[in-house]
Amino acid sequence: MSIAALVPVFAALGDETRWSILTALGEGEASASALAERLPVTRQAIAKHLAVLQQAGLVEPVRAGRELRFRVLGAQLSDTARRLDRIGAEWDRRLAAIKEIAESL
Amino acid sequence: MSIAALVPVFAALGDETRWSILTALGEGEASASALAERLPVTRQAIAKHLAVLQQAGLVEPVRAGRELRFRVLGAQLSDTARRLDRIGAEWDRRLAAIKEIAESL
DNA sequence: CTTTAATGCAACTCTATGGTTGCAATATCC
DNA sequence: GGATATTGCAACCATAGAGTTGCATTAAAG
Repeated sequence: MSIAALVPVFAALGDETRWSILTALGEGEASASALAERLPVTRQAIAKHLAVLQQAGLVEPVRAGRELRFRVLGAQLSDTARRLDRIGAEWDRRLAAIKEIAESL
Repeated sequence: MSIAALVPVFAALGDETRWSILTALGEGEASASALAERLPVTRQAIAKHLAVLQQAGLVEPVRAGRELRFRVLGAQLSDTARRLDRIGAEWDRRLAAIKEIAESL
């Protein structure tokens, strides 16, 4: 449950092209070749991005005949969101406590 | 409220050093110089990271005498988390619907 | 007003990575 | 089984960015 495990996920989400891939996959599974037809980058570039996304646990490969489709994993996103929220809340809680103490002096 | 606006935030969160800065700030405001004393990088490197974090709306500068302290903004994190969660849920919802249809054939 | 501690700015290095082209390998479908 | 579509791998280029050192600037504090 360390923050370190989250870093690759955020790094993966910190790229415009990867978001276009993710949102495209959000409408249904697709292969790298299929994605290359509707995005302005080559299939090979997309394949690299998919590898990054898979490493981050954001997508999952699914064999479908002779093509390799990818499915987006919304649950991983929601999971990350929950942890983010907790961290942010903790920061604000702690800083508010410090302010309390400072004002009581 | 587009996804594009989120990308810089994730890019900012996709770096180990910036997370050590953020967690350090989570314990209380601090200046770049102060942070440099407890992290294994130079003050100038930290200053650059703080600029990135400020651009992403994750920290805020606060003048305190002759030093420039930075305060972490947990609310921005929680906000981002809420949006992430909604996106993930939407993906799963849509893919589940597609599966429904496929199975009903 | 002078000392001094803090920040700001600039130039530079090095590596990671997003992107490309080209070709090999695979496996499906007829 | 052979033609063809799809994926996999490798080399390569260019740029962004994480980090450094060095110096200028600013403004408290005495």
